[in-house]
Amino acid sequence: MSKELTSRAEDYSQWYNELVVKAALADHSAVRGCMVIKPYGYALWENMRDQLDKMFKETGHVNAYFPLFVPKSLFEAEEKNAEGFAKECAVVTHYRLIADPENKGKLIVDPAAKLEEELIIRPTSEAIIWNTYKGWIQSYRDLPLLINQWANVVRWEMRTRLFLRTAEFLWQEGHTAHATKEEAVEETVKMLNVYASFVEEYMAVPVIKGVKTASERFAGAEDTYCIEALMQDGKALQAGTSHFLGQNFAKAFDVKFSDKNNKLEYVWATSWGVSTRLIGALIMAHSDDQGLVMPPKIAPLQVVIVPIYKGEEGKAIVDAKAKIIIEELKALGIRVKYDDNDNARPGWKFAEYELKGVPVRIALGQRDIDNNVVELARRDTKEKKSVSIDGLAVYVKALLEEIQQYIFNKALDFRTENTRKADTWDDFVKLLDEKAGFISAHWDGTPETEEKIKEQTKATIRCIPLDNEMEDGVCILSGKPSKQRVLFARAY
RNA sequence: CGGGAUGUAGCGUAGCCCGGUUAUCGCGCCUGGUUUGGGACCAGGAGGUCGCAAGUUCGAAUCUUGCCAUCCCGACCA
Repeated sequence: MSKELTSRAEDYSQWYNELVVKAALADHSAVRGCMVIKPYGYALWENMRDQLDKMFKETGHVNAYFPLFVPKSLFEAEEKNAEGFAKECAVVTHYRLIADPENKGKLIVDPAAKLEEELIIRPTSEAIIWNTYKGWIQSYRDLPLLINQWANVVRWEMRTRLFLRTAEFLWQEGHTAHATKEEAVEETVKMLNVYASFVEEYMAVPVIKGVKTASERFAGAEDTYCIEALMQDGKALQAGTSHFLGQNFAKAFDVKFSDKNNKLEYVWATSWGVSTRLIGALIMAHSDDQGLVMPPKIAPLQVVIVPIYKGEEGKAIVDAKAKIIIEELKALGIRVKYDDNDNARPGWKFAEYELKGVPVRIALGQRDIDNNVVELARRDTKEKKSVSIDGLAVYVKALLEEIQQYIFNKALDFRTENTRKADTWDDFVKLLDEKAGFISAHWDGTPETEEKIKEQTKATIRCIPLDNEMEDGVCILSGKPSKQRVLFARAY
């Protein structure tokens, strides 16, 4: 089997597609745009999910589960939200199949089983959740309501790519209700910060926190906050969003509460989500021409041990030594695999675990045992060295932290090198074509100019960074005055 | 959804234009043996609805039509 990857320089897109499949993260399925997440990919998602779930709970949220189907009448209640998602909805119209009278062994949709009201397969769950919240909220004492759900959603995308944009994907969606606007805005920002720390600390992907412009905003939101990451090909990827929904959904679903003065008020809402798309971000931010590079904190496997031996007796000696090392590693909470599969030789295994991005590889043979060492290889730097078996687990524990930091720093350096300022239209166009990356530039604040820039360059405003410094300038396209720079990029 | 390309064993492929016996080769897989410090070697073996369906024909991987899926470009995508 050919495991040779197309290089990033040769064809970045093909490199990504091959890598996802060859590293056994996911596969295409029989259904257009839908993927099968394979055990290795799912283990990664589980690690991400577990950590996020912990962080949600630490910030006071609880999990619940709402239905996959949304009755059309509920779906259309919040007009902007419905309009925004309408053209990518899968719709259930019937509930039964019958034998095809003209074609033995085949089934047809039973025309008699047509639903009175169509069911929309959720592209997002605001509608069904706010319809439910109506029954849960009467008093200010019921607030805040802080709920998250882990679910799948379906968006009928025309052009799909594994993890980055699939027709069905896994995600979490938080939906909260608050008594005041201030509290809801605070929640929106709080969850954006949770996302940013998760992505930076666990996935080792640096992100820019910002606010979307009106035209890039979530359908039905008053404000959309986002984290934006830069991929190795210089394109930006929206890695997570947190929305301040105002009272839009409360009004659409008539969710009111009595405040302390017995006055009826509409509640204030937020919603926030990250998806399996984060896996795409992880791959494209760190991996190289040899394969994946997994950040240790969420890597399904942190250490792999490859035994090297001659004959059965030789193997028994190596096995015994490996067993001790494995126990020590496990005692420190390190996820380790001992690959003593006799069908594959060491060289093959080395290449295989590089493809899969396992952060640390330990080779152990008689030669090492004689010297009381192992050969230890880092996936991120490909550096190999001999390390004493005494205190190995402690060494590896520290090394995993070092690797985590190294990967993050590397991605951060890349982003810094590929974030540039443009002060004129010519500079802007030149930078986009030559180097891609983020471009910080002045914009006059109008959707018209934003649209023109997009049409002419395919670059969009990724966000208005939250930590922006105020600075007087003129819009690169219209020449009108501007108070601050915004971040442009071509995006996934 | 529009334009282009592709689909032959688990993977990569030859054959297709110009229809004709048992569909080519490599990797992988199985059995036995020798091996094991960067993708091992020898011998033997198994594995195919040629994407799916209809049509043309004495005969279809090959020609025609429809459908499905994937990739690229575009439109679309909070």
